[in-house]
Amino acid sequence: MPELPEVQTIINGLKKHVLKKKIKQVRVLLPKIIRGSKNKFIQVLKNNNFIDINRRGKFIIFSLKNKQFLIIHLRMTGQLIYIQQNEIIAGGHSNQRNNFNLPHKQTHLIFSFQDQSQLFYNDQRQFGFLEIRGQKELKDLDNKWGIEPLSKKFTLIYLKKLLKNKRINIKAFLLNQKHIAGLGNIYTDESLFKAYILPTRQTDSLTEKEIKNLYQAIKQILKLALQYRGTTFNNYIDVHGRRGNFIQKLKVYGRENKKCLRCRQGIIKKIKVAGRGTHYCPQCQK
DNA sequence: CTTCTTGTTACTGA
DNA sequence: ATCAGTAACAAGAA
Repeated sequence: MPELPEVQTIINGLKKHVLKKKIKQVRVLLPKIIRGSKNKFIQVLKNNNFIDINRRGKFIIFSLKNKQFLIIHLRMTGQLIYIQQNEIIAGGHSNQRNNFNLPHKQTHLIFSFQDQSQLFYNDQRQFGFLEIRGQKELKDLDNKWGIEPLSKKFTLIYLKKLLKNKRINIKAFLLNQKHIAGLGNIYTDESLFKAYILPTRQTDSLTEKEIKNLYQAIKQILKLALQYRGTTFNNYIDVHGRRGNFIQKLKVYGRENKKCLRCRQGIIKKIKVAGRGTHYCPQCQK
């Protein structure tokens, strides 16, 4: 499940390889993953090139010529894999399974560049999408989502303001992209654990101290996860098919029924909060 | 066979 | 107006 650190890791990889390369061909194998007109999609991208690549929440935004933008959301199982011309090896590398045997049955779109390199969009569950937007529609998207948690604008005061007058459980608050953009199920659980806060707590019950802890936890967890190139739990891999390493650092996510690594007393519980599997330590989260 | 999984939207009911 | 809960989307794992 790509969240902010995974999406950013993918973007960092893409920027090293696909910028300014002429797109010679766009093959759409599964039309429904294109939002809007498929013809327009291909027409805009063909012979165009990626001038820049940025992130907004969990969205990847490719800047194209003439103030057009390619928006990609990976949702849960989307992958972008970059393959150089001579990298596709018959038979594939056995330890990487399908990833270097592309395209495979989950490949829904292929960009081919002038230098023979290719970018594959794979998506097991087909929930992700690609879309062409102009500047105004890009602005609409930008306005729709909450603050970037790693930006300078995201201050403690800002978080306090967001929480004020809200009566909702803190997990649902953090998952809502309209408040803070980029957190998903893994990093909300990890952030709340780090801040010693139960996911079921109501936002208006949090003390000043707890909000400060949460603020710092979100920033620290996201930065560390970025350093570790994200978390691979099931499906996530970067543009080279490499797994993220933050799984070593997870303290609660996926650790149900195991002993808490922090207090060494509690047994990590898994419950449903805001419709999502939620992990916490009943001993040290209050 | 059933149940669960995740990101997001849409809907219902309180 | 707000919030909780759930279904939907699809495919695979357990």
